[in-house]
Amino acid sequence: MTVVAGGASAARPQLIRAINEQVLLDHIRRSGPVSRTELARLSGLSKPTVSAALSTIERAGLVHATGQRTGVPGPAAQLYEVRPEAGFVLGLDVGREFLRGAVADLAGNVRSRMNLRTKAADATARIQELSDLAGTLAAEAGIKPEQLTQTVLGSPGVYDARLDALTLTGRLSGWDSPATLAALRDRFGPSLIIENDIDAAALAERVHGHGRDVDSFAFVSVGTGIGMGLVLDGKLRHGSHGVAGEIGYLPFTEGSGSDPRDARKRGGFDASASAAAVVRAARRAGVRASSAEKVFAAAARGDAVAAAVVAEEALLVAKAICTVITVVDPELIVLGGGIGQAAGFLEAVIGQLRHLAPVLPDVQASVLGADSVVAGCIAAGLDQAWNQLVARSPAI
Amino acid sequence: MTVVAGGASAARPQLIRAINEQVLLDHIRRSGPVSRTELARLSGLSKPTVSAALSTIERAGLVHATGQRTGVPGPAAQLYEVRPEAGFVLGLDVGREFLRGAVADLAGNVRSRMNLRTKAADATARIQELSDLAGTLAAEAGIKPEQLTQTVLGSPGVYDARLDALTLTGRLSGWDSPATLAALRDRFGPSLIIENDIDAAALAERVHGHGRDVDSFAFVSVGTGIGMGLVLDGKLRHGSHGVAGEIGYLPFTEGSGSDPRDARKRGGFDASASAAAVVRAARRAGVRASSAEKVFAAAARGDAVAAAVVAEEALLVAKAICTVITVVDPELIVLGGGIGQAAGFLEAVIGQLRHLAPVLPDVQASVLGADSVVAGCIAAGLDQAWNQLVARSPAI
DNA sequence: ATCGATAGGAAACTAACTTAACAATCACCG
DNA sequence: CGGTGATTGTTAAGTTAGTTTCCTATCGAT
Repeated sequence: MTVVAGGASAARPQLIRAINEQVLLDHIRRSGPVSRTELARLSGLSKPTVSAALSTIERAGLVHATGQRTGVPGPAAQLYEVRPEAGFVLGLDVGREFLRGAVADLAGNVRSRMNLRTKAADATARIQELSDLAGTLAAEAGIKPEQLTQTVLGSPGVYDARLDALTLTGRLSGWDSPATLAALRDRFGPSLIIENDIDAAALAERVHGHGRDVDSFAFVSVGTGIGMGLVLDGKLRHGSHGVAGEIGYLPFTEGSGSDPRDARKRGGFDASASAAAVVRAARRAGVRASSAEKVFAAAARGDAVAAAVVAEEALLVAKAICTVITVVDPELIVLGGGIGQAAGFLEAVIGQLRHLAPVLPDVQASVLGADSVVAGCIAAGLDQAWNQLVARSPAI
Repeated sequence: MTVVAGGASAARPQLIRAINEQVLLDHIRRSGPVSRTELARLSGLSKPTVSAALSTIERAGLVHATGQRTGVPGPAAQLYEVRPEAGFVLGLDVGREFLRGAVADLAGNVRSRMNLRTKAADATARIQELSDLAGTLAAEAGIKPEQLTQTVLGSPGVYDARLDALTLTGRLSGWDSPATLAALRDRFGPSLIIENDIDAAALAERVHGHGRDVDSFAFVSVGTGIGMGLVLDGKLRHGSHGVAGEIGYLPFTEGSGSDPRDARKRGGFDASASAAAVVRAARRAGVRASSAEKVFAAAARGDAVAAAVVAEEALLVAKAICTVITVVDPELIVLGGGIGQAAGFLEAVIGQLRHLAPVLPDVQASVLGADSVVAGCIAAGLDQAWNQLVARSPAI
């Protein structure tokens, strides 16, 4: 977490206190239960300063004393930790087939989690299902819905400020209407944040996956749809219109499975390389397969024609990654999605990339599962909730 | 300019002073001669604080009293301004045909400027020419070479930390040898910064061109070579390996002028869309032209075949820009370079972009000329010199 | 020539942090 | 089983900053 003393504005002594309280909170969040003296060591601040700042944030309800550590010479050290009940975060993931969700406390512990297959046919029914899911999750977590300080919804599409609606929502019918967004806001209140689902997965990757140790990476997801989440300098980049990472719109049209109608609706690269395009390419090549999964399985069994289709897909994905490298040159590329995480696909992509890209960054396949969007939403919500609480805390 | 109180490190009261001194310097740089009272108004600090901080930076030699303002009731106000002689910046631009350079003082006034056609055949001779140019520029500026606090060289290629050399230097023979970099460092001293030439042009665009009012834009240069400078959140992005913006390596190979040898050496898109590729495409189409300029001129005169070649080039460039939009979604795209700034080309590109990109950002043609690389180097050098001086000033 | 506005500084006070010293506590060892 | 030494957290004094309030000197305008 970075503390920025805004643009060209002058600083008061109070700023020091604000920064130091954030630093201490950060250390407590990361290191779990710690004593004042340890905090002094970690932060470099003096013991009296740590005591003073800590008592402020304790009074604000963000941390609390939680036990003593003995075993070493000297008095038992009083340990402090984040007060988990200071806030709760709801993370939701709305997809075409599944709804997923979880509730976590401020310490990041998941209190309840649930996935369900959607039966909704339109946006209204979908919102009702989300609403019911939220209620169930809160109840299971043992809290009242009002205690949710932050709700983050991972959804296909991006927010368009001009229309005040989601756009590019892909296969989710009715989801791009302004009424849908209004209904969501109405139901989930002002704390609702809507994050692109793949961006949320990238955040999960940043917190729990390969992105942990680097501060700039691209999460490239290839599956039913295609997209990317871009983390630069540790921060998710949405772009000026929210479309950063919409690599489905890369102007590639050469794939043999490309469908011109798809190209108009979801972008050239999506039409050439999504799961549906793999199936189309396979059929054109004479492989009978009802899903991309089966094409990959056939290739793995040694079907030469299917293998050629897979190789072609790997080349397309390598080209997309090459594009990302030439534009922003991230430290790491994480491949995700049904196709991206398929066995052997990573190696095939790297093999192609070697011939295309000016440099070869670290490329890894994601190890996170289907819950990653929810996990990313929770992570985003926790950060947001922390900022809210810290900003609201009286000393600052 | 943004003041960042670094990552997870604690703050001391001295930080306040450091921030405020920077804020004051910033205001003085921007507003020219100002009085203490005006600074207090501008910064929001109290008069005593402004006086105290100002006397520190005056003692450090960064600003000086420069006159009085009368005409209003009350005592004459003592005005302060940046002390131009507190530092001098040398900006250099090394290209295959031309060397350009300028010397500016800390206030940003250009004290000397010179362009010359290079006669050098190899790297050693080129460095000698640069060295001579630097000497001449310093003499013309009326300063000794030791007074140059910062030197910035705009050069093709990017720095590769693994090799400790420049790479991807394109058409500049011998320029990618470690010995070249060592010789440059030896000649220009530790203050030397080497910036990719197109990145430098992007910086010029940020300071003097269309990028002034936005904080994220891409400068796309299409000419003899192809490249991009990416400014996100007001800062130039080099990428993890320095190759951010090397869009010559975009994996496009469809252009009719594409040359497979070039594709290996300088990337697929460069081979398809650089000036040389335009000439190749024109010849293949039956237009006799010795340069891209002449192809564009023929198209402007109404030659239908040349016009088709130009239209094809516009489509390629639009695809590259579409790529940039889908990856980072900047607020603005600035088109530069011999082809990018050609009459009517901007409109042709926008026309194509409309059909490709998920959103259409502001797209403009650069209005800066050949000196933009030097201007960008000067701008980068001034910022760097300021940071150095401020960091070195005793109070911080 | 006087009035009122303005520049700049001085004194007193508030907000933070640091160092140094100290009291209290606990493990460990002879 | 009591002394020794390490360790925790606090108190007191001093330093660095910034603010508010008041004051004096100055200059244009009436």
